[in-house]
This record gives sequence, C-alpha cells and structure tokens, in this order.
Amino acid sequence: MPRFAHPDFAYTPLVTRLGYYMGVPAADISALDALPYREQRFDRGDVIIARGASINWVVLVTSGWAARSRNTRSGDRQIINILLPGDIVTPDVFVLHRLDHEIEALSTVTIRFLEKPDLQALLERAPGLATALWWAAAQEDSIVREHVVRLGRRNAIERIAHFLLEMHRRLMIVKQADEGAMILPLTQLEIADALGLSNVHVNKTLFKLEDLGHIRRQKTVTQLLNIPALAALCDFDTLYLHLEADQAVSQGTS
Amino acid sequence: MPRFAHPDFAYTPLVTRLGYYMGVPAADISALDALPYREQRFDRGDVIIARGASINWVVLVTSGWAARSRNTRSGDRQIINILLPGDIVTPDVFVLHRLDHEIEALSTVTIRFLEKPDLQALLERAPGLATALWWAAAQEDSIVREHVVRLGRRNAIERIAHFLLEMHRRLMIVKQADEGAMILPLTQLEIADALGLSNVHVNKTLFKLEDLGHIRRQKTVTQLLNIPALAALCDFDTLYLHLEADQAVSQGTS
DNA sequence: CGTCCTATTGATGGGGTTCAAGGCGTGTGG
DNA sequence: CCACACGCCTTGAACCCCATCAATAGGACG
Repeated sequence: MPRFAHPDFAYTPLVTRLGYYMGVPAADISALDALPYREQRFDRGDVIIARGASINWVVLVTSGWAARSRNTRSGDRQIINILLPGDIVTPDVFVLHRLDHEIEALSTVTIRFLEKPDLQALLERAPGLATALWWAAAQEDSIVREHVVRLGRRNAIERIAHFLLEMHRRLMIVKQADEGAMILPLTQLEIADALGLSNVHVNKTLFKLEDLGHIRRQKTVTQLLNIPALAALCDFDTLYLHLEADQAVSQGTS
Repeated sequence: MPRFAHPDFAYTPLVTRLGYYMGVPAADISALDALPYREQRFDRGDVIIARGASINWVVLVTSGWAARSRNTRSGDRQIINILLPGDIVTPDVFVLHRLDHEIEALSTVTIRFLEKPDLQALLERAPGLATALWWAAAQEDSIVREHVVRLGRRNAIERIAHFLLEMHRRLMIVKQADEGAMILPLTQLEIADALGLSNVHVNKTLFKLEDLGHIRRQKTVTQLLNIPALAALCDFDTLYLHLEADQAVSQGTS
C-alpha cells in the first residue's frame, strides 16, 4: 500500500501551487492566506454553483474534488474540467457576471469564498500575487485546451491513460499524490463523463490498462506502475502544464 | 446571393468586439487602436507561431482566419479554436513564456503585433481597457469549454450545426456576417479537424443538413436558412458567449 | 436485511472511420 | 492555349470502436 506525502499544512493548496511559478516573491504569494474568508463544506453530488448563477465571490477549492460540468438536454453530462485543491473556481469573476456552467462536488469538498474587494486591495499591494494568480488561471485554460485534443483525437485507452497522467501530475503539484500512486475519488461514470465515453467502456478499458501492467487499482487508490509506458501510449507531454521547473528535465517531443 | 454588412472601418475588429462589453467607456477601448504596431500577412497553411515558441508580443488577428491547433504523433490534427478578426492570439503573454500549441493561418490573415510594454503602459492609463480585454479573453475560454461539450457529448450533425451557429454569432459580433449568411473559408477537412470527425463524414453530414433545408452552401458562402431549427437540433444556447446585450432577448433554455 | 449505487461482464447494434475511386475546379508550365 | 497536376469534394463499401441494453455481483448504509 503506497504512502502519500503529507499536505503542506503551512499553506493553502493554491499557495503551494503558485510556488511553481518562478520569479515571484514568496511573501507576495503567501499573503493570499492572510485574507479573510468564509469556508463551506459540500458533499459529493452537491451543486456548488448553478449554471446561470451570478458570481460575486472569488471561489477556491481548499480540499476535495469538484468539477465544471454541463448537462445536455438529452440528459448526458460532460465534465469540462476537474477542480482539485488549489484550483480557482471563478477566475473571471471580475469580468463575467454569470457562470455558464455548473460547479459540482465530486467528493466532500471545502470551498473558500473571498470578498472581491479584499482580493482586489491585496493585488494592488502585492502585484506579484496578481501575476501568479494569472498564471494559475492560464494553466487551467491550457488544461482545458488539452482536453479538447484528448476528446477530439484520442481513442478510449489513450484518453484514459492521458487523463490518469494529468491527474497524477496535477495532484503532485499540490502534494496530494505519491510518486507512483494517487487517490482518485471518481466513479467510472464520472471518468466517462469527463472523457466523452460510456461508463461500460471505461470499465473495460481500465482493465485493459491493468492487463498491460501499466496501472493497478485498489478501491480509490490508483497506482501508475509504468509512467513512461503510459506516456508513450498516449503521447503525453507536460508542456501544457507550464511547469517551468520541469523545462530542464523533459523537453516536449512532438 | 446575400449581401454582407460592411466592416466598421473606423475600428479594428477587436475594438468593435469590445464594444459588446458594457460599462466600459468607449474612449478607453478605442485607445487600443492608437498603439504602435507591426502587421504581417500570412497565407493559408502558414505557421504563424510554432508550438513551443517563446512569445514576446501581444498578438491580434486583424483580418482573416487562423486557428489554434495541435498535431498528434500519429499525424492527426486537432483544431482547438478558430481565431477570427478581433481575437487575441496571446492573451497570456504576460505570464506564459512558451506557447503550448500552434497558431496556423486558415486563410490569408493579417496579424498585428504589439509591444508588451506599450500595451502595459496603456492599460495603466485606461483601466477600462484592461477589463474589456480580460472579458475578451474570458469569452474565448468559455468558447473552448463549450467546444469540450461539443466534442464530448454531441454527435456529428449536432457538432456541425452547433459549430456553424457559433461561427455565425462570432462573425456577427465583428460585423463579418449577415443575418443569415457568412463566408466560411474552411475546407471540410478543417471542419473535421475542429470537430473531431473525418472529412468524409463531415461531407455527408453537411448534405444531411442541406437536405433538411437548414443550410445552403455555395462555394465559401454558407447560408443559415433556419436558425431556430438549427439551434433546436443541437441545443444551442448563447449564454457561453457572455453577450450582455443579448440577455434581455434570449434566456438560456437548459 | 433490504435498498441503492457502483462495478462488472456479455451480447448486439450503430455511428463514424477508413479505404478507394472518380469528378471538379484552378493554377501552371510547356 | 492546352495538358497536366494537385487539392478538395463527393460517393460507395467494408469494417470497427464504442454505445447501448441487460443482467449479476458487490459493497455501503440505514
């Protein structure tokens, strides 16, 4: 049974994550944790923000998993992006007045609400924080663009391999995963709704990945037994995560 | 043969587009046109910015069509978003140092390059412009999210209908389309690469839409003969375009 | 100890891909 | 000025990946 690194309790996950963006003083960034906030817990399945709702707070994920999702007329659901601890739920709250999609809890989550004026005042004092937050928002944009490629031009096994690798990388950034293992609190239906597949086919494809010896699953723990093989299988390239610290290590292939 | 509204020659398409964002003084916005710039023409098929290139300019589309795209190892291409006149090619140039996808010319395009410091200085003098540009960037994010839904949970005919409606709306915003017609300088292969389909199936599906009497095609001109029927077919809802001027008119359905 | 949700597995069918061939328009060079 | 090449469109045929349907098993929870 793999052990998981302890989260860095000194900081909120977002502050931990922003540390990946080089060139900004740590003091600027950690000032974010000093802002007054309200926190609320939601349970799996809860709608955190409804589609069409007006948004008036800066909203962050502090713990647990959530998702941006859309429900179609025919009853299908598409998960647009998974939101992990450290993700910004409402990056555009200063310019968009209504949310065009739904925010949904995928596990028990803690959501932090900041007052817009509070953050605005802080950003004027700490311009480095503004830059770092902008980077975080840009990173999510990039993740969504990669999701488009995943849905448009990869088959089921490639989509799932790519998805697992992305989740693992993103969890590592906020110190919520081990080198080769992570906790995935997702049902196969939720993976299916993220990847544009059916739950049945997700199930069969997960077994295919296990039979290949690339992953192992035990309850909510997913082990990545052979990350290079997984990356080769789906042409995974971390350029889109814009982790400058990585650039010396892994140069993009294609 | 439909006639097309004359573009508003007084302004750059981006300035025209930013006029859709209410509550910002027009003087702030039109100051954008006063910035010094360099413009360059590209021909269909040219790579405007290569994947992995470092980005040092604020880049805008002034005329013509371009695309964000990715090529997979197996030789497939996925078009992530179509860039029209008035679109911002590098919204994240101030925080990301390399482009994770390719910018490609889909027709003859004029690309405008602004110096980062020039724009930065202007934004300090005209904060309303900063807000409006942020809105434009947020609108593109939203369009990409909708693309995820389109790829993940819609079939071929719905994808194409939805795509045509989106292109028409976006062209209307920059005064490049008539009420019921537009010029689409795209090959069927390019539509296929945008929608995750094959060119063969795009061809057959376009005929299906014509047989239904919803569209008509003559060379590069595409007419939308029955927009309500098209919208009903694919569950098109403009909420994701965040056009405040529309909100009184069309409330979201689902 | 029933109930509900999730996981699992097999069978069937269809939407879309792939392969292949022909037509059409446009540009280019002899 | 014609011949040819090339890119794009069009159409048919065969196939396949994945959806759908259905039925069972396995927890978690009250």
